[in-house]
Amino acid sequence: MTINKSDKPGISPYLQVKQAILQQIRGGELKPGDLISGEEELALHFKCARVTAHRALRELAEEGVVVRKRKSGTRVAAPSARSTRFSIPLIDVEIRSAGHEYSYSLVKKSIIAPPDIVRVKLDLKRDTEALHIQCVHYASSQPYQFEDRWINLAATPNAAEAAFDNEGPNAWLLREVPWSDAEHILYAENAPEDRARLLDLTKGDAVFVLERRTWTADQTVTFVRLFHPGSTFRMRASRVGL
Amino acid sequence: MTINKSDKPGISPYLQVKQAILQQIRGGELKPGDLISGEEELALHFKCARVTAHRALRELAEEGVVVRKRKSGTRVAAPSARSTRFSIPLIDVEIRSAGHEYSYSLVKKSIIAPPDIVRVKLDLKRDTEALHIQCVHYASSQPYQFEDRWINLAATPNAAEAAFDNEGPNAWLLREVPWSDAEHILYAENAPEDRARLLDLTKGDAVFVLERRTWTADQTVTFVRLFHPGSTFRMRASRVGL
DNA sequence: TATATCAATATGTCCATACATAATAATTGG
DNA sequence: CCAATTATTATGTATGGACATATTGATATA
Repeated sequence: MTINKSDKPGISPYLQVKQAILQQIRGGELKPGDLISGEEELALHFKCARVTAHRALRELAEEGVVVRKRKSGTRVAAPSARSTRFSIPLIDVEIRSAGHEYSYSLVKKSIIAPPDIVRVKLDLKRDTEALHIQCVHYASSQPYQFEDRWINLAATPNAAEAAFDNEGPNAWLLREVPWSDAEHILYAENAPEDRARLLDLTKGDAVFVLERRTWTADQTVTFVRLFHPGSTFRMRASRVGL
Repeated sequence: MTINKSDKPGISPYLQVKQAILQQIRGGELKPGDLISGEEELALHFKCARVTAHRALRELAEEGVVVRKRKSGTRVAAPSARSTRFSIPLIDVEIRSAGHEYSYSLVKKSIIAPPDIVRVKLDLKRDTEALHIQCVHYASSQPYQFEDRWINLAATPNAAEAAFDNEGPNAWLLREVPWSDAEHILYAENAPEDRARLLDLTKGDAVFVLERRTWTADQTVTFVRLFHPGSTFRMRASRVGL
C-alpha cells in the first residue's frame, strides 16, 4: 500500500512546514515575539509526524528566525538576532575565479620574538620566537592582498623549514595543519607608508583589513592580518531564507 | 526496562559521533578529501541508529566541515569552503551593550528620484521617487555610524509619513516590514569631506562601510550604506567547531 | 509568607523501519 | 566500441512510538 504523502509532490514535508512558517513571518501575520503553534499542533495541521514539524522548527531556530524554549514554546525571533554567513575563500581560488591570473611574492621571512600585541594573540611566553612571514598576492600583476603572518613554531615546528617561495603560507598551513577553528576581525585603516608601497597605493589610502587567529584543539597556530586596497576590495554575503 | 544508551551519560549520541569525527579531522587522521565511513558503518561502530549517524554528518555538512554526495559518500571538505557567521546587531543594542549611551540625530529626509546607482539597487523604474534618509548614531556623544538609506515607497508606502525624529529608520522598518532577506557588502573607503564632518573625522580618514540591500518575497524594500570610523570600529566573528 | 516539592508541558533526542532519490557501476543492445 | 538501460549503493527523508530534560506553575510544607 502506498501512501500519498503530499499535495505538492516532490517537496519534502519538513520543507513545506518551514516554508509555510517563513511565509507567515514574511507576510507579517507572525510578528517578532509571537508564539508559534507547538510541534504537536503543527504536525496535526500539516498531517505529518511530530519529528517532521520538529525538524522544520529546529532549522528555523538554527537560522535565527525563531527562538525556542522548553515548556514556553517557539517564538518569532527579534530581528536583532540576525546574522549572515560570509564565505572566506582561498586567496588564489578567489583571484582565479574572478578571471585574473594569480601570482605571489615573498617579502620577508624571519624567526624573531613577536611584539607584545602579537605575542598575546598567539598566547606565547615572553621572548619566545615565532615565524614571521610577509608576502603579497597579485591579481593580474595588481597587488590584491598583503599578508602579514605570525606562526607559532611550537604548534607547527616544521614550518621553520618551509621555503614559502612559490606557495603562500596559507596554502602550506592548510596542508600541514589540517583543520582548525578561527576568530575573525574586520576593520578599515589608513595605509602607512610601507604598507601603501607594497599594495601600490598612496600613504593614507583606505585599506580593508581581515584579521584572523587560528587554533587547533589546544594551541594557537597562527595570527594573520590580510590587507586589501579599499578602492577595489569587496566582501560579499547574501542570505536568502530557504 | 531502561536501556543504558551511552558510556558517557548526558552527551547525546549524535554529538558523540560528531565530536569523534571532528576530532579525527582536527587531529589530522582525516585529511581534506578523505572518505569518511558511511552512515551504516558509523551506526554500527557507535552502536546507534543510522539516523543518528546521519544527523551528525548532516550537521557537519551544514557547517562546511564535510561534503556529502549520494552514492559517492562523505568526504572531509576542502578548507576553502570554510565560512564564518557574523552577527549584525541593531545599532542601539550594539552601542548600549558596549556600555555606551545611545543617541540619534536625523540629518536629512526627502522624497526624490535616486541616482542611477541606487535606482538599480532598489530595482526602480526611471524617475520613480524614493524616500532618502540620512542620520547619525552616537555612542556617548561620539559619532559611531553614519546611515545613508533609501526606502522603496512602493514596498512601504506609510514610510513617507513616518517622522524618524526620535527613532532610526532601521528600528522603524523592522517593526513595519517584519522580516526580510538581505545581501551584504563590506568595504573600506576614504571619507569625503561631508561624510568626514558628520563622523567627526578628517577628510581622507579610513571608513568601514557596510552596504545592505533588503527585500521581502518580491520587492526590494531598502538599500542602506552604514559608515563607521575606521579607527575604532571592529566587526567580529568567532567560529568554533561544535 | 517564603520555600521546597511535584505535576504538567513543550521541546529534545532516540530508535527501527520504510521508502525516495541521485549518482555510479554493470549490463545489454546496436 | 559506444550508447542506452538497469542494478546497486549511499545519502535523504518520513513515521510512530518512546524516553529525556528543562521550565513553568501549582501545591504542600516549614
